[in-house]
Amino acid sequence: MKILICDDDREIVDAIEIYLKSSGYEAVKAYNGIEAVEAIENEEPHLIIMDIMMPKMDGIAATLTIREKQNIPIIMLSAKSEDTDKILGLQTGADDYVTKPFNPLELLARVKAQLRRYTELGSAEINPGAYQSGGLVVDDTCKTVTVDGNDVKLTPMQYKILLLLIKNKGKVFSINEIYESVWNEDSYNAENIIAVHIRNIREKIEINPKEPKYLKVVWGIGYKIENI
Amino acid sequence: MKILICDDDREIVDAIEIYLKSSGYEAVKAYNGIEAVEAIENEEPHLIIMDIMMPKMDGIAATLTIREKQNIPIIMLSAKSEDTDKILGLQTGADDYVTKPFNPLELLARVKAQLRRYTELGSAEINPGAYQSGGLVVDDTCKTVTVDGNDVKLTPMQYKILLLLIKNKGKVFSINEIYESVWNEDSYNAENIIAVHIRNIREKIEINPKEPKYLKVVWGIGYKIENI
DNA sequence: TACACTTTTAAAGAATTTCTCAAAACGATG
DNA sequence: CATCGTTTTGAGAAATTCTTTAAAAGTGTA
Repeated sequence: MKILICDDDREIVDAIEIYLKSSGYEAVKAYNGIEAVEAIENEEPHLIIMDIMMPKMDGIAATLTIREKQNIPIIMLSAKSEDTDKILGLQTGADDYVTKPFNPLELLARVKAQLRRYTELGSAEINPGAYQSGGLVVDDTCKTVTVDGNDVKLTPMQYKILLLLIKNKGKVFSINEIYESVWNEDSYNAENIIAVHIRNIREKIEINPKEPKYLKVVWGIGYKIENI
Repeated sequence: MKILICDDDREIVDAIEIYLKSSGYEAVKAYNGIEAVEAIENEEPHLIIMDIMMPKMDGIAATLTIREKQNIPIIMLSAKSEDTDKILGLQTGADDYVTKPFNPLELLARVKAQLRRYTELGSAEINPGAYQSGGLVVDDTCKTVTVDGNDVKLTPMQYKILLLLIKNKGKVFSINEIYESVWNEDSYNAENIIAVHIRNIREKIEINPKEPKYLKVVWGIGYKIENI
């Protein structure tokens, strides 16, 4: 796990680095907001520890910039222990707020808690029963399929196949797996049957069926819904 | 959004409830760990605020029980401001730790931050079934191969060979071992076949195929994926 | 039964991959 | 440094896998 530490006080950065490394984390350092934003693009850290008061670009501005594109956990660090500062920091998009001076072990525990949430515990399903990839949405509660907001009518078989694929978007299913999963029978003549269904689904959900954007073939293996 | 408040001090529960409701949250109340665990099953809250010191079942024990099945955010509340207590709480599975007395507005900000992480920002994608060596990643679920983040398209045979090698990175496979493992047949003309495949794989995954970084030959013995 | 629609079958045409063969380059060894 | 066996390389034929079309068979409904 790679962690970006960003503070204009080099002593603090070095101290945090020592603690992180002792727990087996990799550390990347930055000394102002601009460097932090750059480091995120280049190093792709898994978590950011960021001071608020910094030259050039402060932690609040950096957090806003980062949140435009990224969703990685951010722990804010600040000498300001005023509650209003904490509230502002958390509102900006930070996941946690620690005031200086801090116990390094507490910071470490908070780092671990944030990483656990981010990497292990995961997040809630916003709309249970709805699956999405790019502009393609399958809502299994309403049994509707939309592409870029436009309704698409699929036949029952087409729908079942698409649902299986998008429920596991990114995962590749062989023709037999699709057949056995959708038909609940041993596969017979599955190649042809699936091939035709795939084509008909593409006809409906793809802008250009010849160059599918969503429903892709993985040569020699099977089909999948691209994870967009 | 539904939030479970759990504390044996009814005044605190009621106070928090008022603040939460003023921000548009729905509140569910519990007064010890056992009630909390029950409430989670019945009410399915989106976040839990839980005191540590409680009769019957304390907050630590309740958190452990909850985490066996659930991944919803838990904010711990406690009069203990000792750092070791915070660390223990966070280690147990809590996402945040707030010490009493607290500013209700800060608690509210932390509630919002946790809910944002849980429902909006989401989590990192963790990939079971992914194998890696340096910048080379083979994801066997999606059947994808990436080098330094760039997608690489392999043919089925190329993929199977690479998967075998990277699954056992560092281990050397003879040409016959590769053939028999990938083709499930006795080897015939394997030298040539494997050689060509190795070449084609290198062409795709190596920056400079002449000096392979990942897929190395071990003279007179076979091939392996370097363990980086 | 007639109609509209969905599913399956069959098969040709495209596209892609695998294998073969032969020659060149390379590493180890005396 | 000459030789031998191993590995690398290039190009094209053969085999396999997808895509597409079209028609037959099946299903439900008025």
